[in-house]
Amino acid sequence: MGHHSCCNQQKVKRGLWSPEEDEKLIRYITTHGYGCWSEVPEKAGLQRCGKSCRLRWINYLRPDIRRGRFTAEEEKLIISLHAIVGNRWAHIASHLPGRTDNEIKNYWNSWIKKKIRKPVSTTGSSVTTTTASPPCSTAASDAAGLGHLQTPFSAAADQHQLDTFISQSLALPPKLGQESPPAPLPPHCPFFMFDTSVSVSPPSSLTSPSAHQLQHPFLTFTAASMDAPAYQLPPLVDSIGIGMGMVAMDCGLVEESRGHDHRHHEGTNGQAAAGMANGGGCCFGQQQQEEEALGQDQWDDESAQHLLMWDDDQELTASNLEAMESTAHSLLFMEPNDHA
DNA sequence: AAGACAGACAACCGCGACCGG
DNA sequence: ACCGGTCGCGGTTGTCTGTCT
Repeated sequence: MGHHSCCNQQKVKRGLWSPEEDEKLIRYITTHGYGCWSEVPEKAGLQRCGKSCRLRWINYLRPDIRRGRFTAEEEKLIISLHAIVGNRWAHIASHLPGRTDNEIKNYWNSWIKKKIRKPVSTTGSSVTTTTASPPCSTAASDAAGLGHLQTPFSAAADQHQLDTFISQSLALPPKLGQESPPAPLPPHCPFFMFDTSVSVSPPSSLTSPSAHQLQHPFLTFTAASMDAPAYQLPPLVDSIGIGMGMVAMDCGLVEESRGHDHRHHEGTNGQAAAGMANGGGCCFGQQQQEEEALGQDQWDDESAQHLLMWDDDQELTASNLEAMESTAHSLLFMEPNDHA
């Protein structure tokens, strides 16, 4: 394994940082700023590579670092954000002031480890509280290497859009685990899936989406996508109760993972779809129950074929939906409540 | 008390993106 | 357009510490 170009010097030290090194780095950065990290070690008198200095500063020495246990609010936010953006730790960290991506990543991974070692009991109650257990999707999806697949926002999604989503979502009270019926869907919530096995909508009908908005969530999404001012944001994942169906996802990352990111598991569209439906951010109680009822294999083979997906770089217009229905791959839909 | 084990945390590594020459 | 340097990110590994047996 090679090292980074800036770390090739033999004298570069590795391993834990000593208090003296920390002090040198802090002193240098507080007086000079870091500017170019590759120059920092030399100027600060450290026998470290610039990368190591950067990491140390960002993850440990930065004055605004917040240490200590994650609060329940932070925990909840991490879960929600992870359901939205997947393993984009830096992105998640940007919404948690004082927390680093590394910290969040470690926290999440240790959590996942726990979940793998102690699988959630097989009742729908596994989604009762977010602090005691993340949405059923997360551990399973991460374990399957699919945790990054669930996001209604593409990799190129506007940060502002996501921020807006988050701020709106966080205003909603958590509903998970309540015995009361799930909260009603927002009338124009754009992000839903439908199961084509039970709700076949002739693509030709899509030419006038507004006429179907209230009865077909997909059409709502379509209309919203084509009509920016009418765009409405989805509810917080936590607010989506059992039986709600849910949820939208930009699965461009499926392609991404197949295309060039060898770090992620590969799989067929069907596997990806099944993985997402089972374990993606869209997976809530109903899917878990279904998984238990069907068995993993059955779900993979049978249920996945009813999931419709398309490329997110494919323009979403009424005219190309027909082609999507038969060939597409990358967004998937499911009828709300169908699997309840 | 001592060893085994698990969890938490720190750090490293490889890769992709970006940018300037 | 190409290339090399740099930065940032995510995955992984290593180390420390607390708990259990």
